[in-house]
Amino acid sequence: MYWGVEQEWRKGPWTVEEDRLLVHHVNSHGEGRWNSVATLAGLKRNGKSCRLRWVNYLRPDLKRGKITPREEAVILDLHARWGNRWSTIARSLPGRTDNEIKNYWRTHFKKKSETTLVEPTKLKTRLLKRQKFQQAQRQQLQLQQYEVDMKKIMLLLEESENKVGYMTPTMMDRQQENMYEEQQSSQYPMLSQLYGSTNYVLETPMNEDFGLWEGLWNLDDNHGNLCAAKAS
DNA sequence: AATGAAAGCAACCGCGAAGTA
DNA sequence: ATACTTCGCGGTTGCTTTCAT
Repeated sequence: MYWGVEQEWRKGPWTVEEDRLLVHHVNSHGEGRWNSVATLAGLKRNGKSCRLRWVNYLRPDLKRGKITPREEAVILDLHARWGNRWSTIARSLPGRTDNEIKNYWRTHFKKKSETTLVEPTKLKTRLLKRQKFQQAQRQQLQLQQYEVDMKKIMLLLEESENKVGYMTPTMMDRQQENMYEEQQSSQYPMLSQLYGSTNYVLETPMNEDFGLWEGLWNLDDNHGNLCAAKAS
């Protein structure tokens, strides 16, 4: 081994072949020990790079596609509570990464807080843009509401058709989706305020997660108070 | 159609916490 | 107790794509 010479790691965008090697390695050996991944998987990347690529892009449970209005509302809500604690926020959005949320917030909301420093003409353009964006959001929400309603109707139809003691996989999927929607709405009370006008029908069962959330929020409030006390 | 600006996103960097020998 | 390694986080950079003029 050449102790005096540092290993030259590859940098920049990942190739398809590199992705394939990493996925194959993680699937057969599991996550962790990222520094050894480079040599074991035949990659010329450092551990950090491998971990990042896996966590932010290759993990099978990642949710692809755009951030939904509901997710956006969650981000806003949690960011208001926790600030830039992206990984904490990400834990509340299954399938989304801290990096994704961080990028989203920076591009969509960071600028908004700076608009007070922007000259009027630019501000006008931005306001117009934002109006367009909000209109698109409303349309998307209506579409989503329609889809939710359709799911419920289909579920009821299937239930009445199959008055037997078991559920088909499709029915289970739909029920899980509905449960997820309901869970989300009970976890984030602010969402009901934000989406109240869209006629969301949200049954909100008091599940045990709610208590956990409340505890977490209180914990954070305490943290905030402590910080404020320190600062003063 | 060309071009510059803005937005979006993947990846890198530095730092600190946790784990380990 | 301490030095070293590993991991995870938040901030930042730089490239690509999209949009506006």
